[in-house]
Amino acid sequence: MRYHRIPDETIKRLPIYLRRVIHLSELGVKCVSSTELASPLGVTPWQIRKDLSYFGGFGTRGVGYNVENLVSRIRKILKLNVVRKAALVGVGNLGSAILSFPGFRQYWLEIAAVFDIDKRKVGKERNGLVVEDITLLGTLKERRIDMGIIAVPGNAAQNVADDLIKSGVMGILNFAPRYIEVPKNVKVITIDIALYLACLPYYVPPK
Amino acid sequence: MRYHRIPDETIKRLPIYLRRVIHLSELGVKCVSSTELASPLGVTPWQIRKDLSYFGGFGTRGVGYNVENLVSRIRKILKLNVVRKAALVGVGNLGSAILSFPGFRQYWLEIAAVFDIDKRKVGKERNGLVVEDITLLGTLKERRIDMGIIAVPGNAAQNVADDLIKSGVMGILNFAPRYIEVPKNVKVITIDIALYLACLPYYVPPK
DNA sequence: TGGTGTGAACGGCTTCACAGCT
DNA sequence: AGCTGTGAAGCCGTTCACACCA
Repeated sequence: MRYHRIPDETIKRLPIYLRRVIHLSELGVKCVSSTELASPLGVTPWQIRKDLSYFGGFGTRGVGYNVENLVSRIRKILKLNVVRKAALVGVGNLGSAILSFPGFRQYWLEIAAVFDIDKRKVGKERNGLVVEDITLLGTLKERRIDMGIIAVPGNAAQNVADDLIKSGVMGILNFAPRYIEVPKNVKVITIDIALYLACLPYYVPPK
Repeated sequence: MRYHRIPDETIKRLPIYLRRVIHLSELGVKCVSSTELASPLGVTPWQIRKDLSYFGGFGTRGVGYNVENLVSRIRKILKLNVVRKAALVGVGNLGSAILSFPGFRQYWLEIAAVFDIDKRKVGKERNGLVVEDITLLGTLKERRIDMGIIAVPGNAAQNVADDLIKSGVMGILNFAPRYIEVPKNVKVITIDIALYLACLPYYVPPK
């Protein structure tokens, strides 16, 4: 199993497991079985075992998984074992919300710079960071920031993405409601919020 | 093909197509081929044709799809052909951002009520809506609001979901970083933002 | 006995090739 | 000739059953 291609779906689930084992670790739990791990997450035990087995199983048969070990192994797999820095572009309503988001810290993710095109916002402080002019995106490389978060209007998204990539960014989290074209060595994950809400009525027939 | 089970993935893509054809319709475009429709969306033409064929093809061979027809057919499939109302629970940073989100309107989605537990926010106006006390969730049924958006801290999410369901809500968009347990006739879509950013480093090896 | 690790079966979605209509 | 509609093939991911080990 060790030399298999790893499903993207597995990668998506790893942060869920990681969050849970970090929590268990903080509670002082030493050992956990796949069943105990799975049930509060809405995942099946065999799914977890399969996911972990792609990276070479690291549980103990008859016992379960060592919690501390799981934390560090999953961190390493996801490359979250060092602080990872991202730049946020766009400090509108959504950008501000993301900036004040507490959920990144546990993953050692840090928003290390904020940019906006609006001169009235530039220079102002937000969550301990000074908003920079968007023309300064080129400084990201020397600051070793290699991920970008796009929270600008749809029509600006592709330009921002291009600029981010020019500055050495290799991974983009895109909240703009657009498909973004990038070289294939760059990874884009798009979260198009309206799309999710628009699916819901299909499953909820109106009365 | 008409009596097939429809893939969830197809449903997820329909709002993307819908947004595009609404836009084309506004531009006055009358007819579009699957190739023209696909390319700006990062989707393949045969994917679009397959998706649409699940509902009984409604294009014209040798020509393409009538734009107006596509708009109304997709609206009908997604049950977005009447205004659909949702209640937002939690007016923190993220809740406020969602409330001021312009992207829902084109789908005829309306946030028709806002709730919070914080007495200091209750009674204040936000985006044309007065924030209501969360104990008033029970009034949703008589107001014919059948979808809920959860933007509260993780530890409150399950309770809010339970209350929403008690009030007749059948579909939930959940932004809280939790798995939410619901009866199986209720649909939950969870958008756990931190999870997406946490995946990114895997694809972006640190230098 | 109890819980992990994994090949194999299964199912669902995507891709393809081409038939069918205009 | 051109573009849609669709069975079939192929691929990917999940589920299962059971071998394996503490």
